[in-house]
Amino acid sequence: MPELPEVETLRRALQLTLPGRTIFDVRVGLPKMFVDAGGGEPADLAGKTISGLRRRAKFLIVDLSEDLALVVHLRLAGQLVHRDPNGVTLAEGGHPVPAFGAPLPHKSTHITLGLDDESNLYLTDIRQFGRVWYVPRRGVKGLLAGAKLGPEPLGRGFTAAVLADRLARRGRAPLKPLLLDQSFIGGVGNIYADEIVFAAGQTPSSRGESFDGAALRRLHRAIRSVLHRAVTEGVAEILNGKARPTRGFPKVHGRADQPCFVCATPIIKTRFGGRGTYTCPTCQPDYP
DNA sequence: AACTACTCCTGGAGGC
DNA sequence: TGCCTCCAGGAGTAGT
Repeated sequence: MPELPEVETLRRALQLTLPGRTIFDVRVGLPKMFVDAGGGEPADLAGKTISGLRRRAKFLIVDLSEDLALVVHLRLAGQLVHRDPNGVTLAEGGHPVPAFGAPLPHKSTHITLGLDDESNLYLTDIRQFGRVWYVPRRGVKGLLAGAKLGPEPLGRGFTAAVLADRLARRGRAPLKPLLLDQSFIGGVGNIYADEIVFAAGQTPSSRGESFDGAALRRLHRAIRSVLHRAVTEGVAEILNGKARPTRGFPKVHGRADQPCFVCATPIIKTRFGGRGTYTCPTCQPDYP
């Protein structure tokens, strides 16, 4: 579930509450979710202090003392919630199920970090796809390299020229699967791919080789603005494939049969590249 | 190199 | 209410 904007929003929230806290104990209910990638066993986390949080694409990196780190990927349904000793939420983010207000630990809470101020950081994941790797700091780069991540779309280096260059090499690939390919750009998932394709005035099946300069600049602007707005103005609220648009966002994803915000034509849902795909047949003609 | 299908899982929604 | 099928925001792997 969580894509770049959700993970970045979560990172910013946790950055305000976790740094300086020391891990007191660790409870792992589902062993496969905790991977010893050279850092050690879960019990070895005791006594390590959290120094800060970073993000790369959809990966959240929790830096620890003694040159160690936890690398977290929430995949489809992972959720992190930090609560004080009284159960009051300090920071939260990720998949909205279980509801953020639900009592924790939940039956799907698989990892709990108990911290020195008696607050707890809960990793809950109803589908068990999420992973936490415990790794030496110097190993983070290698771990992420394995994912072959493309550029950060909100990074300074992601210019229209960079996009043009990458598109030139993958120009025959349809646009939506390309946006979802983490080696093309890091961090875009199914929701924001639909939003970007719509904002770019393209269709999921558009091929980059057909783009002129204006189309390319519009796609570049769409990638940056859709993700930037989600980070600064609030992430998408989507539950079970249904959107609850706030401030007109999302514009297409999860809005099947509802009127397009631009032209009032009902949004259609199709399947493209194996993924549920939402488009406006008027704003995005020639599709399907 | 670049497609597709399948896989890892649980749970919510909708049809009957 | 119960049972069934389908679908869900990710990504690695295997086969073509």
